[in-house]
Amino acid sequence: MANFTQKAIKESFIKLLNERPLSKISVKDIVEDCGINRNSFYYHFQDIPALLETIITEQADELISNYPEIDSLEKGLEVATQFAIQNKMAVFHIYNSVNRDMYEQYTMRLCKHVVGRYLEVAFKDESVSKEDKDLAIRVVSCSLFGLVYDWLSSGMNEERPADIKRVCELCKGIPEMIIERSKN
Amino acid sequence: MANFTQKAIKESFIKLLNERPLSKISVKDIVEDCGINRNSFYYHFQDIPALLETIITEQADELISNYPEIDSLEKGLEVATQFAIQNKMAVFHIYNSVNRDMYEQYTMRLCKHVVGRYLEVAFKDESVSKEDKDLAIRVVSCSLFGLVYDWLSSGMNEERPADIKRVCELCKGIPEMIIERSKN
DNA sequence: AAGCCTATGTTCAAATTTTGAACATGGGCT
DNA sequence: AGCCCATGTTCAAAATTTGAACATAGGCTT
Repeated sequence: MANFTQKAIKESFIKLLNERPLSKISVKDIVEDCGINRNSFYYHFQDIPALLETIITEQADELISNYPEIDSLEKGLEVATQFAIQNKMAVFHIYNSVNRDMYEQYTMRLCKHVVGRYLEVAFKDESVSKEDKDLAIRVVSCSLFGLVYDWLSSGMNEERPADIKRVCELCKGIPEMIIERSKN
Repeated sequence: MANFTQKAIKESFIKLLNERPLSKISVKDIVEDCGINRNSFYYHFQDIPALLETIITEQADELISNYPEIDSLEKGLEVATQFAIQNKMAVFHIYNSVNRDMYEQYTMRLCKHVVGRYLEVAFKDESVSKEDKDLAIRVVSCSLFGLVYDWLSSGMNEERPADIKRVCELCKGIPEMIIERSKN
């Protein structure tokens, strides 16, 4: 099926979110913006938080499935930050709302995925225990998450934070470090 | 109601029309492009010619209702040619199809409207017979139409034809001419 | 603090739209 | 002549949208 209505709801919501805070957006606003009945909204989504979660989850899925090349950590971040910058005000309003938790979970999930994919390759030919792999994923993804968190809370400078490159370098060092350690 | 499906059908159709000739576009192509059931197409439109006519008619209506300022003949043409240029290949494919007639009728209708609105103002304070007004509309709109026709059949040069300005000047002279004539 | 206003969610049945399947037709191609 | 494929049509089932009504709760005003 095509589900144009769901799509329209999401688009209206993001549009409004680029205009004003989450707390200032009602179901009525959304349905009026896309010209549908209020019940049609409730048919597709339980409420606004559910809509938001759907959008964020789908966005994460899309980023993950489109995640282009396994060997480029920067590329993954690039794609993710691109969306955030394009919808800067929306992200800002989500981030500065009661739903910050959810957004953080999404960010963390994304980080873990990107990092996991990357480390999978880095560890490919090495015999590293599952524990060490998980540790590496946690360490690297948390440092990435921290970076993004900082970027968001400090106002989302348009420039892709210069740190990112440095942190990526750091990330690349971690697998080697762990491999080395597991040999001893 | 919102009618997202109709909108999607039209968008897909125009998209395809920008890619290839009308004769190479099937109902199947359209429904596959927007991911709906074939019957949903037939629910909304009788067939492809009907769809085309709807699009052209609506486009004309929209141009007419958005027609910004009555006193600017150039502005009206500007808006009209803008759409044509934006959808250059689509217009080209429509124009070079069995449906050329329809498109010409649309063009003529648009010309008459724009000219009519313009002359309405030009004749506002003058006592000119209805016959003379109609004559003026016909003369001016036909010359505009001829201009557009020529523009289309000669390949739709991106530049707004330089003639347009000259023809507009000519058009502006006509009301005066007629007013003058009706005084004698 | 009471009353008012508005958004929220829910429920329901009716209306509309979408879908899948089947069928007959006709044009184009080999 | 026979085949393939797109076209239109029909039909009933499924999904979606709509309008109306209702109870609730929070915010605001007086």
